[in-house]
Amino acid sequence: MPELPDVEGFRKVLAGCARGRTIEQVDVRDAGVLHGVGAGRLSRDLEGRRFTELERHGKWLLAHTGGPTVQFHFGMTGRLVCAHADDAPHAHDRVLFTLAGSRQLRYRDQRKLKGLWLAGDPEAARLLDEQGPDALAVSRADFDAALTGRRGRLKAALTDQSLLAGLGNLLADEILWQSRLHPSRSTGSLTDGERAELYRTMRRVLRTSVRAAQVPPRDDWLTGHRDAPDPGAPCPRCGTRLRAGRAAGRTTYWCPHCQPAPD
DNA sequence: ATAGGTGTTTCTTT
DNA sequence: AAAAGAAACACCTA
Repeated sequence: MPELPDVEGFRKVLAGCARGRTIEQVDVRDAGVLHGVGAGRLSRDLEGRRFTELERHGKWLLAHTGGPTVQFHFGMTGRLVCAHADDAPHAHDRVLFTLAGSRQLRYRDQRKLKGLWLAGDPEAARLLDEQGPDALAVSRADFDAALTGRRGRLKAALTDQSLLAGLGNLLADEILWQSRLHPSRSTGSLTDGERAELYRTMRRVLRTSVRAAQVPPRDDWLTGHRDAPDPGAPCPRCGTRLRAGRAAGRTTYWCPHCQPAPD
């Protein structure tokens, strides 16, 4: 599930659950989610420390400790949960951080496509160098700079994390639909006015989604109609049947009337 | 029982 | 050279 709004929600979960509290014990129940570090060193390096700054960039969450930094990526199914240390763990709880005051932060992940990295600050900085500007923080000028000079399709550009960090499949479709731009428009063909509208819409969609800690499946948004049965739900704006297809390697929904096809 | 999913990487093809 | 496409990763649901 996690796109920028979900990860921002996890940042708040981590802050409320763990910030400032001593990490008493790290229990790795499935080492399959650890990358570049084993269970032993993860525990040894974190136990006795506390989480300090909690930084989100795109879909990455970085938890600083004053020593090593824990880098979380949630893949498709990862999440953070705050529980009581005595609560029975969930089947998909892969790593448990027991904190002072009997709280327990849990990395829960069904599919284990990503997980946790442990890095020194220089390495954490290098990770962020490979990411484009955060979609929630990017200025209009940097947004323009990211999109100009691209030759591919618009949806591929919006979901390319090295160009702009944080947008996933749902957000890209929602933003394009609200902007009335077809996912297959070539990025370079946008007028200045269209880019301005795209930027404004992206900010509005992100603001609403961050408040909900997800892309909300609202009836008056495209997202509310993705899982409609075969014939395709009507566009909430004009009633035309929504189309589904493939773009940037992912299932993509759009309204053939509101989002005119290029060519 | 096969397909597909709010993600990314890597390899191959255009 | 850049971009699109397909497969792989792991697991569950329809």
